[in-house]
Amino acid sequence: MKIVFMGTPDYAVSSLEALIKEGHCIEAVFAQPDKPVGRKQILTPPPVKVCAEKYNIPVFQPVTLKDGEAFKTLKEINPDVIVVVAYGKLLPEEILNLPKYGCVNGHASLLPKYRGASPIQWCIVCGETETGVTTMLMDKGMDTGDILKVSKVKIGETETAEQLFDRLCVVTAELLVDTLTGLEKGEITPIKQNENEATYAPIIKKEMALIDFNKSAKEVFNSVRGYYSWPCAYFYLNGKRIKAIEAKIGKPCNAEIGAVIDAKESLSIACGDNVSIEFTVLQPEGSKIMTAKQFFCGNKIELGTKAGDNNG
RNA sequence: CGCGGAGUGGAGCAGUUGGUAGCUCGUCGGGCUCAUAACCCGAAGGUCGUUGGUUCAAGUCCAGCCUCCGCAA
Repeated sequence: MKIVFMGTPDYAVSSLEALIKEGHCIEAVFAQPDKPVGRKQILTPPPVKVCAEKYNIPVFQPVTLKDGEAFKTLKEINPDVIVVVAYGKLLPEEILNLPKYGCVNGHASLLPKYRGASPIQWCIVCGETETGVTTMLMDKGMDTGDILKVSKVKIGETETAEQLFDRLCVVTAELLVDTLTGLEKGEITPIKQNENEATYAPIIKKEMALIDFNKSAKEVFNSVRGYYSWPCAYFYLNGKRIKAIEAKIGKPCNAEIGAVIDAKESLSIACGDNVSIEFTVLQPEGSKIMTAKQFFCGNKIELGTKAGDNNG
């Protein structure tokens, strides 16, 4: 099929490559404009752009799709289908209606659950045991289009968002290939989403990853793995901001919420349900990632010290 | 020149008003113990990121450079 691919981050690269290898003709790739990255703010092209250039596919990086320019470009290309994976922009209706087979999106959740920008992180933070990938025919809403195909995936009990990302991008690639094949053969019947079951996974903000020790140890644990490796769950201890890289659920305890109850093998802190959370790998501000043991070598933490939610 | 922290024995950190280095852990040897990741005794291991400057004397002050990291993106 004649395809236009829209995507931006690493996550979308596997899908683009899978479509290429499947023999589809990628006429053009759309990606977000290059953005400054890192401490030195070096202008960096998005991974999908880099990949597309490798295959000599023309790349477009419009700031907006709404000014009609993108539509003109697309109309000239006249693709059979537009495939969208983690592009980061909403498509105007004129574009949605342009391709013969419509616009197909691969979304990393079991729709209608976790619509929105960060489904992978949220399903772990919320403690789900199962998620998956859904392909759908895009409409003007946010992930509200009719469902084409679904692939379910179990979430490991200690799996991090980063690990799940790596697995789901492969699943997404496979499911998109299947979906396009099915569409071409007319074997897929789009299914409307059940609006009553819809939930949203809003874009992750830094502050959301601040640990609230009033929550249960399990919930804290879920946020540690759900927010890994960005932005990383964090808390404050003795005025220092500390990222929780790895943790495990500890033991029942009877201490003040937020109090340090062990500082030897791991940094154990009492949570709201009287169970401790044991931080085993940490990263204090300004330092590299280190094990809790290494952390204790240079930082004496008194038992009973309160881990807080601010630096005061 | 976006803001800021940091580079000290294998690891994480101290090092006060400048006078050649300490702590915790680890390592090695020995001891205690039924045993131990526990405890006791002892040992090894550092030209203090790099270059230059000030000084009788610099890890400790000044300047440049390299590297790492937090924030911000």
